[in-house]
Parts: sequence; structure tokens; C-alpha cells
Amino acid sequence: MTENTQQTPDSTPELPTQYAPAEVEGPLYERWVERGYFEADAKSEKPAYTIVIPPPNVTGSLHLGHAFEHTLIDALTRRKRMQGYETLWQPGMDHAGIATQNVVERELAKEGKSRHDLGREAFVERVWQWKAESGGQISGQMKRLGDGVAWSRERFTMDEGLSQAVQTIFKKLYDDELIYRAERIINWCPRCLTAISDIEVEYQDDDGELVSIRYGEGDASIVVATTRAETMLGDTAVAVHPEDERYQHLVGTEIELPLTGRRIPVVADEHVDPEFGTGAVKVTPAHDPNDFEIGRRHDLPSLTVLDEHGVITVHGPFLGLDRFEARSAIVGALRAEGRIVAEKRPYTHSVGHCSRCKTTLEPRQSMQWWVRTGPLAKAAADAVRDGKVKIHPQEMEKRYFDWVDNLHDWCISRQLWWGHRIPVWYGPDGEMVCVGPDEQPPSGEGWHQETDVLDTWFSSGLWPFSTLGWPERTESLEKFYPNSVLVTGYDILFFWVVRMMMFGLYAMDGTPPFHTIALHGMVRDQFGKKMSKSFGNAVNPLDWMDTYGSDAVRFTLARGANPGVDVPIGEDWVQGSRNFANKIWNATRFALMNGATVEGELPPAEKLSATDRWILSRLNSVVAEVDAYYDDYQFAKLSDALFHFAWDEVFDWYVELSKTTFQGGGEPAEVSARVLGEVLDVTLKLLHPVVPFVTETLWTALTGKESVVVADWPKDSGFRDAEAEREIENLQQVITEVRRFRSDQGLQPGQRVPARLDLSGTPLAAHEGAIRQLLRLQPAEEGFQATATLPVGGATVALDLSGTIDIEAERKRLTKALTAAEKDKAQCTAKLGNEAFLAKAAEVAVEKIRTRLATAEADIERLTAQLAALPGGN
RNA sequence: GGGCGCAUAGCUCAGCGGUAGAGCGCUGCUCUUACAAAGCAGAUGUCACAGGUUCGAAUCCUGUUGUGCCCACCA
Repeated sequence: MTENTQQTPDSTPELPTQYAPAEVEGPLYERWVERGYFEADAKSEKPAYTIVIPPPNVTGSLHLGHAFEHTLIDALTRRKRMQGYETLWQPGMDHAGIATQNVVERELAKEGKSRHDLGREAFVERVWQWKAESGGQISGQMKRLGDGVAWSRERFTMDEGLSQAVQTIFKKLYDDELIYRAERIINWCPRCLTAISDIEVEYQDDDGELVSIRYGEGDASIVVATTRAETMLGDTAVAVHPEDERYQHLVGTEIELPLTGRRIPVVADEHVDPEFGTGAVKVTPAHDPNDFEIGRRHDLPSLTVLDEHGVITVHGPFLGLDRFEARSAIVGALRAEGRIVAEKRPYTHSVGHCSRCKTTLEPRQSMQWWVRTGPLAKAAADAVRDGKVKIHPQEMEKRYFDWVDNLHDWCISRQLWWGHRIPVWYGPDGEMVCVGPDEQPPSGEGWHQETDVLDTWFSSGLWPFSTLGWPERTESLEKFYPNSVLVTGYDILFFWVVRMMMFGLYAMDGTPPFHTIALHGMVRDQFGKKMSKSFGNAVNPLDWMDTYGSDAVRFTLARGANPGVDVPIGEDWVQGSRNFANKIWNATRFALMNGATVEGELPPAEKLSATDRWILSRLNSVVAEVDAYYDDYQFAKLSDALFHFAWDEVFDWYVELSKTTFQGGGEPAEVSARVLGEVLDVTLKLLHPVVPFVTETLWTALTGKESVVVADWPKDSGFRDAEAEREIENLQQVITEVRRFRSDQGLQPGQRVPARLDLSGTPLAAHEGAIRQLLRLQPAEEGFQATATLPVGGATVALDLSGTIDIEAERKRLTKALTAAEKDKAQCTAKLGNEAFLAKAAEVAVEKIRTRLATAEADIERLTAQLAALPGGN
């Protein structure tokens, strides 16, 4: 604390001069939860408003992106709660199959063990243990953030109810033949030892080497190129384009496959691009998706040469070699045989990596479970096309359709241990039985359950209704489904949103899971760079919350939230938000010290000063503006509007202008105290959804009421006073103009200057006290010399600055301004004289030019008068 | 290779047909009794480039350049 802050008036001992977020935030949250503000009652008569949390991964901790998303959801739900909705902000977490399993495997590795040392059951037990420890961390972070979630309803994708939902929908899909089992080429991670779906693949440009290999001998030889030479052991054909004349004579014949002693056919296939490379492709059906298709078309055998670890399985010199070792060994062997025609050359190409562990994926032929997405995806697309579900911002619809209209079947089986085990039993004679949640699995000799588990997105796709008790027709499901809006990042539009759309429509008889999808962007650093741990620019939101408070972090995030676009955030900006919180804090302190109150009716307009009417008029405009922005998910705009209204208009002008009134005491002071109370009451409520903590503290101090969390959301009373707005604008102009003059003349801000004011005939007469106070003007006394006369806004302010003013500087400035005004006037006059303009321009446009002309003319008059009034100006 | 988007003040971004805006940063003066985490005043932009449409374009159209993201089986 600095010295000057110790003069805190005794009247407000409970509010120190600086806002200290750390002391305030924690206890407030506890109180909110204890009072049950965030719980949702399915029996309530109120209309429902529901948002589900995009469930964070249990093993993780929340990063700034979560803080961002939660701020938006929390702001939406807090406002709706204040508007009288039965509001459900559904909390919970995702078991995140592969990610979690990897984390726990890494833990085990530290003990020198693998999951196989424990065995499946013990391993899964271990994951549950981990979940118990780690899950609490996220809840703690959510509380710090101020997330107003219904804690009693917290769910987990692996808990019993949700597991039952998973089994139910699996069975339904299976019975409807929308789930099937088939052998295909899938993306295989040789480290995670599981299949992963297409969208879990991250493509990166990797440097590889393209080698050209000669197959066959003499005339019967073809050169093929490959980046994955090791797969040649599994080649079962060479393909050329059917119309490629170079190879016509070989189609239908067999040529020798080097190193293997095998002969393979040359086939003609449309897939081959004759322009690329040599126009001939080696075909490895077991290890390449295209080749798999070619193999099917030509009935080629499929020869697996790599096992699940990516190790060569064919007998011979390469047996047991890892795929990368095998690659160079095979290239070496081929070279020794003179088979390498062109030396290998560097080649950058796109290679798939596991999104979880970054290992280079291996396309692998295997038996997997699939969801037939056709009809489901069509329904998901139609719901948006028909307008049943709106995507915000609307431009994102294109992306949605691009995806959903071209969806492949979805590989849902994972060779993992952590997840929902597929509810299918195999019998001794190849029977296959899908078991529903209320059914007994077949027992007896030789029956066993499928060992694969489901893709983690399978259960999160059910989230909007499984959390509400589905498949039971619970009261909560009736009340809170469909969700009002889904708030999530555009990055998981495909992973998650599409899945929820498909499953929601399917399970809930065509009712989509939510009315609106509001997509936000990604949090980035202050230079717009992606945040990542490896780049070193990742931020732990807790650090910033410790230093600046949760409100500051939230406000910064909200203020950057333009729909669908990324949000850069830097520590300086958080500091700025903290400053804003401090500003509100101190303005409220000032208000309380001056008796601001919300007691009693607001005095009628005729009892209010122009200043009071102006701020109330503005206040109601802002209420309307903020509501409109909320309804359009314009968080940046609404935050900015509130920031400027509060700081610029209420604190910098209204409070300053009211100081003389407060000092004067009596009824005018009481009226202003009531108006200021009203303005703060409403402003704090409007700010509360975004900055819940500081507003709660201040609002309860101001009103003496229980909590702003359950206060009524402000309504636009419809009060507007254009005349008062003009009057105060005029007043601001006068004050700014004189302040500018003072500043230009090098007067110190606090220096008192004798002045004579002539405000007669203007509405400004009523503001003389305020003008004198704000401008530090003393009454003119004996011997007053008007050395500077400023005619502004119809009034005249004469100052005694004997001998101290720089007349030339002022003359220069005024002349410059006058020239500008005259130029503007000329422009406007020209425009208004332009017939084409008058004929074609819209009425508003013409009106604007007229206003502009009037302003220019007024400026010219004022500036001319000021110039003339300068000493020695004649 | 396709698709989408973006290029506006030093930085990050609003504006999207009628005089260029915000936050942070910057310059000057101030501890003026709510707040120095503040106040007041101020500076800063051929709105990427080139054409076009229009009475008028940062804003609409076309092209160029640069840049980002998503999708894709080119060996």
C-alpha cells in the first residue's frame, strides 16, 4: 500500500482502496454453492435454459481455452438465470479413452511396468484410481473460475448411467443394422496398439525419400516409386493405367517381385495416374488404403507383412526388423541387386500421425466395428438445412456441410482397455450376439465378450441427453432436452458436434440435441500465435487468476470473443481488465461514501437534473444494446460496450459532474444519490455474468440484498432523453475545449485560475458549479483581467492568465482547425449541390451530410470568434 | 490438389457503401480528498497492391501478392 491510500475514510471500512480479488473470490463461490443457486429443478415451472459442458478430459487440467469456453457458457447461463429461466449448466468429464490410457501407461512406465504386467482388470482399476485423483483438480479449477454449474448433477462418461446409455444405443444401432463389423484398412498406431478414426489422424509434412525400384527383368520390367519400401514385401501386384500405352504389353502378365522370389501380376486400374512418376504403382493391399481398393477390384490376395508393432513378419532376412529399419535394409538389399534405378531423392509428403502420441501411423488391414453413417449424417445435415439447428456464426455452416455431407463410415472400435467394452458376445461356433442393457449375456462353454472398447466420441456423442438420464424418460430429460445452445470450439465441430447431432436425432426421435451451435475460436498468445507447451507460450490460467483475479481473466477472454474467430490474449490485457475491476470497485466506494442507494422509487423525470436524465437515458440504451449483443453471442461487443459505458460515461463524466451536487447536499444530492445507486445497480447486474465476483461484492454492498446471482436482469425502461443527451454532450465539449486550452498553455491540472463565465442564454447555466469544479476555475475577483476568452458551445469562458499564455501557439492551432472546418464545409456544400448525390443517395445519407455541414459551420463560427478573441487578434 | 478465411495506428483486433475506431503501447502535465491498478490533454493510418461498379468504396466485384486454417488415397 502506498501512503496516500491510508486516508481511507472511516465511513467505508469494508471496502479498501484497492480491489484485492484473492480475498474476495473464494468465499463467494462457496456461498453460492451452499445456497444452491446453480442447481436446476426439473419440476420448476420456469422455462428451461440448458447448456452442457464440453466435457474435459479427466486426466487433464484446464487450460486457457477451457477458461475461455467456460467464461462464455457461464456468462450465458448467469444472464438467463437472472432473466428467470430454470437454468442448467451441466458439469461433467470425459473418460477420453486413448488419452487417459496413455497417461496412466506413462505413469506405469515410471515404475518400470507396462499395462500387460498388470492385466486388463487391474489396469482399468488403476485408471479409475487415477481418475479419482485427477478429476478433482478440474472441479477445483472450475470453482476458481466461478463456473455456476449444477454440481449435484455432475456426470462422467464411464459412470453407470452413461454406460447404460452407451449400451442401449449400441444395441439399437446394431439392431437397425447401423453398426457392423468388417475388415478394412484402418489407421493403426503401432505405439498405442489400436485403430484410430480418420479424424484422429494428424497429417504433417514429413521428409521422406522416394526410391524408384525396378520390378521384373528386361522387357518385362516396370519401375515403381515408393516412400515405404518395406511394404514391397507385401506387394501382390503392380498397377498401371488401362490406357497407358507404355505398359499395354505387360497388363495381364506376371513379373518378378525382387527379394521374394514371388511373381505378381500387372493389372490395369483407373486409379493410377499415368502422369505421376513412372505411371506404375506397386500394390500392397494389406498396408495401403488405395491398394486395398485396387486389390478388391482385381481380386488380389492381401499379404500382411507388418505386425501390430510395425515389425516385419515375413520370414527371411528382414524378419523381426522394425518398419524403419526394414526400410533402409530393404533399400540396401535392392541396391545390391541393382534394382534401385534412380537414387533415392528427398521427398516431402504428408504423413499421418497419431493425434495422441504423434507416432507415425501405419495403415493396417484389420477387423473393426463401424457405424454406418449415411442415414445418420443425412439427418444431421437436414436438421441444419431445415433451420431446426442454427450454427453461429453462420459462415461455419459451410464447414459443417462439407464434413457431414462427405462423412465416411466411422470406425468405433479401439483395441484399448479403458473405455466402454463393446457389448457383443461371440459363441463357440462363430455366433455373434449383441446384448442390451437389460439382457443377460450368453453364458456357457466358448462364449466370450468382444475385447475392443468404443471410441471415446461414441459416449460423448450422447452427452446432451445421457447426462439427463436417458434412456430413462426422466423429468430432467423432459425439462432440459433439447439443450438451448451448444458452446464449443470450431476445432471439435467434426469430432464432437456432428456425433451429437447424429446420435441426438437418432435417439430422441428426430429432436436435435440443441437449438443453436455457438462456435468460438481458439485462445492464442498476444501475437496471435497458437499456444503450446513446446513453444513455451502456454499459460496456466490459475497463474493469472492468482495475480489478477478470475474476473480479470474472464473479462479479458470475453472481451476478445468475436464469434468463431481466434482470441489472442496477453498478460498486459489481463492487467488492463484487473484495472477495470479496480475502477468499478473504487467508483462504487465513492458512490457509497456519498450515500448512493437503491431504496425508494426513482424520482420522476421532472425532479431530475439534465445530468441525471442524461445518464439514465444512456443507461437504458446500454441495457438494450447489451441484450441484443447477448442474443447474438457477441461477447466482445457487449463487454466493450459495458467497459466504455461504465468507465467513460459513468465514472469519468457522470460521477465527476455529480461531485458538486453531492458537495452541495440537500435534496439535489439525495436525488443524485438515488440516480447513482440506480446506475450502479443496473451496471453491476449487466456486468455480473462476465465478472461475477467483483460485481457480487459491490452489488451486495450497494443494495444490502442477498446476491446478484439471483437478482433480476435489468430491463430497458424505455426512458430516453435526447435533449438531455445533447445538453451534456455540449457541456462535455465546453469542458474538453477549455481543458485542452489549459493543457496547451502549460497550466498544471490542479492550478486554480480566476475566470468569468458567461453562460447566459444557454442550458449550460445550470452546470456552472460543475464547470468551475472540473476546470479548476475560481471566481473572478477585483482586478480580473480577461487575457484569454474562449467562446465555446454558445458560452464564453474568460480566463485571467495574465502574461502566461502563448498566443502564437494558440493562434496557430485555431487557424489550423478553422482551415479544416472550412474544407469540410466546402466538401459538404459541394455534395449537397451535387444533383446526382441528392437524387440517388438514401435519405439518411443526405441527413448525415447536413448534420456534418451544420457542425462545420458551427465550428467555423466558434473558431473565428476564438481567434478574434485572442489578445492582439485584430 | 480442393475449400474457407484474413490483409485497417507500433501490437492485437472492431468497423463492412456515406467525415478512419477500440484496447494495450507511445508523448506531455498532474498524488485535483473514489481510484497513480488513476486523471487530463495529445500524437500516430495513401484501411496490402492493381483495376472495375457507384454521386460516393476500408466497406461491393475481378485480378495480383502475402498469410492462416480445414479437407484430400497422388504412389
